[in-house]
Amino acid sequence: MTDRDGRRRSDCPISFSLDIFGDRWTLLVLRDLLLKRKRHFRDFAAEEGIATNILSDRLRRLEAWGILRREADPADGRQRVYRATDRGLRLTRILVEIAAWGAATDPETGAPDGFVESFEADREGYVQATIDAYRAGG
Amino acid sequence: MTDRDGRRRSDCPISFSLDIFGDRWTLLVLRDLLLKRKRHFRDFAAEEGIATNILSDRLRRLEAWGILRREADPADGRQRVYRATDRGLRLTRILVEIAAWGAATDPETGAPDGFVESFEADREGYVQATIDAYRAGG
DNA sequence: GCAGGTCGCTTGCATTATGCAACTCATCTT
DNA sequence: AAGATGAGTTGCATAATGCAAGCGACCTGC
Repeated sequence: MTDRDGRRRSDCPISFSLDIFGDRWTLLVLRDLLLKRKRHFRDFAAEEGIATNILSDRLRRLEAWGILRREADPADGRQRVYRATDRGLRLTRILVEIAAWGAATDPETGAPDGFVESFEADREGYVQATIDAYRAGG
Repeated sequence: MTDRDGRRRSDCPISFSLDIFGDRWTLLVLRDLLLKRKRHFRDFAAEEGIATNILSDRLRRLEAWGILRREADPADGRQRVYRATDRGLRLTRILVEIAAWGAATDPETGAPDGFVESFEADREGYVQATIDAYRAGG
């Protein structure tokens, strides 16, 4: 993340990216958003024990960075709906690459059988299909 | 990272990966290792103000995870040489994807002109060339 | 061969972030 | 109207990080 004044640490694009999602939780929130298609606060909160104060903070930051949008749920006034922006959807590729590395590195992870092979056989197709599925699941 | 007992947080491959490099510094160390071709402690330490105690800890963890190797420098007994393993080299793709997202998201970053375009035109070639260059630069 | 510098760390302590449990407040459901 | 539910916030304990200083092994120049 940026320092307390919001200044970036350097002009490196990797450093810039990590100022946004280089922490223990943000990418897990994005995984839930983009890959698991979660959209309500309680769904994110149910994942792997992220504390609600941290989740609240991360969602706020991601909204501030234009990676997701928080909207009122017309069906239920208590609920908010979190949806990825285009900028956020462009993180899909990073997430699946991280998943593929993890699955390839440790076969004990719960990735579906053959995930690494099929992903590596057609990265572009896999990423595009994931993004399309997100957009379709409106 | 894993919890204090070294147990993983879940069986998700993304969570597994983030247990290894999901923190503020590890990916920057890997950027220096894989993309900037740094190999000595002092070179990493010079980057963006990482504290030496943190750097020492991250290098130790990365070695424990089999992502890099620490070897004695035959030319100078004080120095250690840090080199990526094959497992570490497979992180190259993630790093350049993160760089591309950062550069595409914020044009203010110091990425070379045309980096995003040329990378997106031939991801495979770019990644492979980067890995080959690392291996060649023995 | 020894004085001084370099290198790769470690240590101690202040500051910051995270984790946990409890609590609030608006809205929905019956 | 009386719960229940959803989305957070608050307060405090614990853990991670940041900073400055120090330390021992090793090299370099004289």
